[in-house]
Formats: sequence, structure tokens, C-alpha cells
Amino acid sequence: MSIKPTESELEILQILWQKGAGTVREVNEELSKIKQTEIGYTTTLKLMQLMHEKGLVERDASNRTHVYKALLNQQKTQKNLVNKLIDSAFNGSASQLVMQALSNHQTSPQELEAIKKYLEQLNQK
Amino acid sequence: MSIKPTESELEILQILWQKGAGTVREVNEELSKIKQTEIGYTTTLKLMQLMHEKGLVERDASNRTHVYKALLNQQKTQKNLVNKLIDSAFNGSASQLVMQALSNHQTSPQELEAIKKYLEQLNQK
DNA sequence: ATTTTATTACGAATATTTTCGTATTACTAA
DNA sequence: TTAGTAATACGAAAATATTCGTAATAAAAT
Repeated sequence: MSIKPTESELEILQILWQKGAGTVREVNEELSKIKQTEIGYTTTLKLMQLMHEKGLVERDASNRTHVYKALLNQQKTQKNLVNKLIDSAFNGSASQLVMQALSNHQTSPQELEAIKKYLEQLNQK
Repeated sequence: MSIKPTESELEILQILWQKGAGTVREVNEELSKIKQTEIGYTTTLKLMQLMHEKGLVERDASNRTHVYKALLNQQKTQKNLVNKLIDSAFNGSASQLVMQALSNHQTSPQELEAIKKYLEQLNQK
């Protein structure tokens, strides 16, 4: 099975994916912003060190301030998470999840259009 | 904020939703089947007792063998989980999640059809 | 050069979740 | 009635995850 990031790890990965790469300081600030509360710097540091040990991220340690990059592929990770959710909360029915997703988050017409196109593509196969 | 079931709790809720209600024994057997390994009976018992304390389930204790029922609404819980996932792993984009979901899990033509219909409904509003 | 600041390394405390053993009690079968 | 079986209650161990304090060190500022 694939490596399963914890919730905190996922938050950090999310930030790294978005930024491409980042230092502990940067990630910590972003985290604090997201969580609306100050996270101890060494807390973030420790997490990222653990992630490094686990092989979730790589880091460039050539400078004093290390720069981290996600090693997990974003797409694959998303895939795993979605599949897990489908299995664990939707009885294995993807369409159930899809409909639930569309009903909540107000989705823009453009997004809906994109999904339609995607559905047609799938049909043709 | 709403109550957030842990992963184990979610598995149990899932079973209860599916069955409508169930005893510890039943849930335990189902769990063991799903997890492909024998789960200690008292492990499941304890979890369900905790869930009861937390108000995630109710139980009919009028008989020796208690019968548990989910108190959390399945739809709402699914909604929460999907929203959380969209936020935590898809940068808030529902359509991203939808496409990822459809690309993985092989979705039957019937399911795809259902989704299409659903999309059209949404469009009309 | 000396002081201040920022960074990593590391250990450990906390908190949370999961697992299970033991005791007690109720029910069932012999 | 007695022995065996199955259930709950409870406590605590084990496993995981999160948080942070302190020390060492490097870099920057004075």
C-alpha cells in the first residue's frame, strides 16, 4: 500500500505543492494563517523533519536554511484520498460522492461545463 | 463545528448506516471482514461504547444484547467529509475532486448517466 | 570581536486513538 | 442446579500523532 500522510502532514504537503517548495519558516507561517492560530515554529520543524525521514519530502540542505519539496505526487495522493473516502463513507459508489460534492460547494458554471466535457470523454471510451 | 468521527468510528458508522442498526457482535464481524483480519470483540465494544458517550450512536439497552444505531446523519457526515477533503487536498475545487473520483473507481455507465442527469438539473437552476 | 537572531537537532511531554485483558453479570444448555 | 457461553463495564497498555522546550550552531548585525 501507499504511504498515508497524517492530517498535519497533508496540510504541509498541500502548502508545498502550492508553493513548489518552501522553508520551515514559510510553511509555518502559512500553516498559522490557515489554522488561524500561531503554531510553534519547532512544531512545524519537527513535523517536516519526520516527513523527511518518512520520505514524504526531500530537502536541499546545502544552505543553512533548508528548502523542502514534496516527494509525494499530488495527483496520486488525491487519488488515494478520494478512493479512501469513497470506500469508507460512500459504500464504494463514486457517483454518490460526486453528487454530494456538487451539491455542496457551489460550483461555477465553468466548472460544471468542464465536468460535462469530462463525462463525455469517458463515455467515448 | 460538527462532531468529527475518527477513522475507526467512521467505519462503524458506515456499517450501522448500511444495516440500519446492529449489535456489537454484528459490527465486529463486519469490521473483521472489511479489514481482512480478526478484530478483538472488546475492541469493537469499547469503540462503540465511546461512540455512545460521544453521542455518535444511540443504543437500545432494554435487552441483554444492546442494539446500536447511528445518530449522525449519513448525508451530513458525507457532506462534511467531502468538503473537508475538497479544502484539504483540492484547494477548494470541487470539480477537481469530481474528476479525480471519476477517473479512478471504475464507474458504471448507469452511474455516469445518473451524474449527467444530476448536472443538467443543476444547470436548470 | 561580540552580541543578537535564526535555524537545525533532538528528546520528551501531551494528546489522541486503538487495542485488549480481566472481572462481572446474564443467559443457555445440560 | 450447575457448567458453560456470551455479553457488558472498565481500566489500562500500546500505538500514533502532535506540540514544544532546550541546546548547539551558524549567520547577521553592531
